[in-house]
Amino acid sequence: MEKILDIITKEVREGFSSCGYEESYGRVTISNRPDLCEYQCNGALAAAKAYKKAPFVIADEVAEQLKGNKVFSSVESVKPGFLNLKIDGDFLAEYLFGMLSDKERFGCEKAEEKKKIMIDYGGPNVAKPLHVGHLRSAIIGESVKRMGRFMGHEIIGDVHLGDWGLQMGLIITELKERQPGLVYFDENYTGEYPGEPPFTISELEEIYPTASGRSKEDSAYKDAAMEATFELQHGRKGYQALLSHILNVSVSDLKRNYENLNVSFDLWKGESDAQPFIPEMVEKMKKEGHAYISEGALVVDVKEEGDTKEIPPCMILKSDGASLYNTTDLATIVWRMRDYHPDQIIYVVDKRQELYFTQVFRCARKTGLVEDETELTFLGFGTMNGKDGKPFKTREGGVMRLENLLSEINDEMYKKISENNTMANDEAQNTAKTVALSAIKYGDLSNQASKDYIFDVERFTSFEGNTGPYILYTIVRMKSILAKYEALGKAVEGAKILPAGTEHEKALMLELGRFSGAVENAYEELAPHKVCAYMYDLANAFNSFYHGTKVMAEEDEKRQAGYILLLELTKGVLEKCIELLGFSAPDRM
RNA sequence: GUCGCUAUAGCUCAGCUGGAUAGAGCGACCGCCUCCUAAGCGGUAGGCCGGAGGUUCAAAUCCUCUUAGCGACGCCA
Repeated sequence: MEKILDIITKEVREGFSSCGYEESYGRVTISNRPDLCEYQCNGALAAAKAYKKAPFVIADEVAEQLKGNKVFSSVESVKPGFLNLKIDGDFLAEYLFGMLSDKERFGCEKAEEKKKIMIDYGGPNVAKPLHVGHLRSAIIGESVKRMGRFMGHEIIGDVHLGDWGLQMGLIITELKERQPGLVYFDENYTGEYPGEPPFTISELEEIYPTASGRSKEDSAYKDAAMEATFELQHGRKGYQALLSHILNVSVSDLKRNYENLNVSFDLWKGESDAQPFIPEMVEKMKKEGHAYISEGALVVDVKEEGDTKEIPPCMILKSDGASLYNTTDLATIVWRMRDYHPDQIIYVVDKRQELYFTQVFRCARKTGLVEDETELTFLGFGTMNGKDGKPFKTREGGVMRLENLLSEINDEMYKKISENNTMANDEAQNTAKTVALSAIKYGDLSNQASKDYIFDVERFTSFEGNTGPYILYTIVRMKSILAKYEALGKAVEGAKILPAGTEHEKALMLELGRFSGAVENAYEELAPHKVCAYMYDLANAFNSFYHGTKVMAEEDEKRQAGYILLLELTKGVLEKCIELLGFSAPDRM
């Protein structure tokens, strides 16, 4: 469906042009003075100079021209030259009824051009537990993925696992110390390796930090780890068998954790998957003259005209010939182009890596890894801080594991729910989880991604005001009414959404009409917080309506059925919004 | 040092492709449950939109300068 704002804008533009003015002055926005009007156009003010007329004269003319237009219930020209518009009630009701007939999209059109887009988010490391630092990438990336899909794009989410480098050597070395008798360490072993891993996830999570700590103090140990890394990377069978155990154990644990966050990936590729592409890529860069030796390292210049600062060259190989993060990221682009040839790759990464990604992007473009048609986008997010404004830590000052954070909030929520409700224990548990996740995700997504934000557990679990639970509560209220209506055996067949009878109802209807514009704009700007803001406005509008209008007490059957349809639409739109953000609502709370 | 980001109510944040009285939540204060879930609704108080210039009929929003905080700046990821 065409957006309401577009329909109105078209009318006003025609108004301007038939009065002899440039139609571009007919831009309409949502009113910033809801007490005066619903939509406004400030074009007359801007046109005044070009046409050497007083702005209110122009506004008067256009207002006169628009009189009687069926889309508006009133068109007023006000003081300096504002055009104040109110939308016709029947038109609006009709429009919303149209939205309701499409329960999947609620009238939101897909993007004109369908794109294939890869999103790189998550970025967990193998053998290390997820911690709060991974939360934002997962939450924001998941939401961008869902919004993109809703807009009709083909989206491929890739977790981009950190599964390469010294950390693997460290784990192998520590394991060898502990269980030297394992067949993986026997170089002469030629048989099949066991299918069962020689460690559990919790052992693995303990092995890595231990090994990492030892390598810092014991240089012989570190040498051994580097040696093991080298051998692993050069095909030593036993080590590769171990690597796949490490990967399997770790990935299944990661999947479980991401599942708790309602986050999923289409691809579980890692840094190691990029390694085979490195030699050829480096060769090509050298051959084509892009890469050269500087201070011993192989680099590609990425400076460009108009840079306001010195952009250092992109390093391809270290002076010892080893590859590094850049190499892996570039080689990752190679396979992504080869296997998927996306129109865009979006990186959901800590914003501190912005300069680094600028280098990688420029290098990829300059060396022809991607063509002009493929867009590389950096979506940087800020740090999640504690109440003190410093990076989020546990009470003891350590890094907070994601699992612990989740269960802490789940517990709080469970307490709250069992205080207020008499629902069965397992329902309470599930509801607690659902509500807790909404608190976390909404708390994160309602802030602009690029900014640091304060994660205040108390505030997030108190869930008053502008929070995820508030949104869920609003949905639950509607579900409850709809269930009651249905229980009465009433049907809405043949009913229609009626023109608003009250201010609050009109306000709610206007908010509903904003849906597609809000979602479209949020995706365009890769800004999930705009969906949050929209949802919050809609939920507010509904709650005001709710208090003023007793749906179940309404005696006029037609009117009541109209309310029910309005509720269905509101509920549907809110549920669609939370789905786009990656959480869901319970039936009761 | 260079470049970038941030600065809006006591606190946490929206608003930034310029428009009419700068918004919300929390906290404070005052109301509202014989009525569909009070995790709610209505209201009051609280702001030189970091500071100074400029552009404009109109600036929180655009430009310049400035202050403070944070961040990035070739062999980490």
